[in-house]
Amino acid sequence: MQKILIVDDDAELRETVSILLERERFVPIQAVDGQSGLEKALSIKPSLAIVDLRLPGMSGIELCKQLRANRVATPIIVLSAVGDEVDKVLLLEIGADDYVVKPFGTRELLARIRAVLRRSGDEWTRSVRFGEVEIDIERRTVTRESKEVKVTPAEYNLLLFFLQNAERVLTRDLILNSVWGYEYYPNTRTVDAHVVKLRQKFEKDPAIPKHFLTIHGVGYRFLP
Amino acid sequence: MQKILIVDDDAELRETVSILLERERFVPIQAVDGQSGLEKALSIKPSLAIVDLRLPGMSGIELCKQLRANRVATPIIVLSAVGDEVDKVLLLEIGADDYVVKPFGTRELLARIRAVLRRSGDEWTRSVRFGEVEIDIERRTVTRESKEVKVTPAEYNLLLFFLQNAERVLTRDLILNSVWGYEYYPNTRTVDAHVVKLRQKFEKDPAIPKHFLTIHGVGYRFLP
DNA sequence: CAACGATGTAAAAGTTTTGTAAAAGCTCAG
DNA sequence: CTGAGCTTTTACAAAACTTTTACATCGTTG
Repeated sequence: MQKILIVDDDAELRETVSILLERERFVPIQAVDGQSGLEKALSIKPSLAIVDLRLPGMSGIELCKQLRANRVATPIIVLSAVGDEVDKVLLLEIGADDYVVKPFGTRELLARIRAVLRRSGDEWTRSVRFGEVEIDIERRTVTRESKEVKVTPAEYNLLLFFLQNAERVLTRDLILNSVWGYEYYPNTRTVDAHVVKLRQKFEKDPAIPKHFLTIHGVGYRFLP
Repeated sequence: MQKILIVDDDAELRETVSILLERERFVPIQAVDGQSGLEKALSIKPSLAIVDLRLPGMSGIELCKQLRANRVATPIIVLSAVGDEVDKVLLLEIGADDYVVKPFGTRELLARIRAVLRRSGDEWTRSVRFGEVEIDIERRTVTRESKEVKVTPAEYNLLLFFLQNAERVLTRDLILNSVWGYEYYPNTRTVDAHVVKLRQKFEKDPAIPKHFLTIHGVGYRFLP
């Protein structure tokens, strides 16, 4: 779930962008001014912040500086009005990752968002967690209650696929296609066998799974 | 069943487009002006809206804004006359997904429709609701008063079939053919057994059903 | 209003799917 | 070539689901 913070005093713009983001399966979070934007950024830890340069109270520039001062690495896209003298060097200095001039097309904004998220790698791609389990993606290690758990390649891939598709019901075929690849067709029971392994390693009581749920007649569903 | 709303004051154009859509297995719904367009969009929840920019009363732009203000994410294709100064940025800003200049070829319109539907993933096919019950099709989950309800495959399929054929009187044979398939013939009482289950799970008082009605001597009828 | 077919419904019977351990098959370093 | 460590398949028990059954009720009709 990628949360995106929008800091702008223009309610209509916030709403437009929110709807756009929702449609693209992001979770929009709105803030009216710099102060509340900063607070929300610190508490909610969004994957990305979209910040208007002109804000009542704390300016966008000030907000960026504050974020960086608080060691928040959330990537930032700055919005600026047409007339504004945008000093690119300044923007990059304060830690903005990109900027978009208003009025902008939704496609353009989306493209920038995607580009920035991809570049920054997003915390998601560095580590993920659910319950007592933490997956360090860079180091390719999994820990449970701070103790490292050995996972085989197949288990690791399947686990990551579940994480990336949390909440959704996944059929065995979909899982096989996505995790094992399109050409290779093991028996669908292979998936079951690996789910059993994941449960044994990551469920408190593997007999009563809380994370790796069976949807009878359909497939599996992962809940964080 | 993909419903497409056409909002235009030109009756001939509405009719032409409707025939085109019907031929392609869409279900066209017509509206003469912005006001009725808005109402129909809100009540019928089409998969796509085709909106003329120039409309008597509420303009197309106003209609789009109203839709977005009502958090309706239905994708919109805007129609504009040749002479119109079309501000692309404005269109995309108000949430239009594409625009077509009149006069247009049917192939072009169809291609745009398909493209937009594909992009948007069709919001309305992602989740459906009736009363306190919400079905999330992507997640294949059913919730009632925000609590998840477990449904078996047969129940889920039957429920979806009822939703897709709301209001209609459905014979047991039709239901069996549609939900169970043409080759397989269980006893028609099977349908009754499953309707009982649906009532138990989704009716306030299963003894006095409000949604899953019996039409004595004929079959069943679902009301949202 | 009696009689008969249609429906509601719980529970039995039957079927399919899943859990799971263990066997069989692979792969690759040594 | 060999064995350790994975992956995949297999087999059977257990769980979940579907269908049928049986009987109580309901609705319709003469």
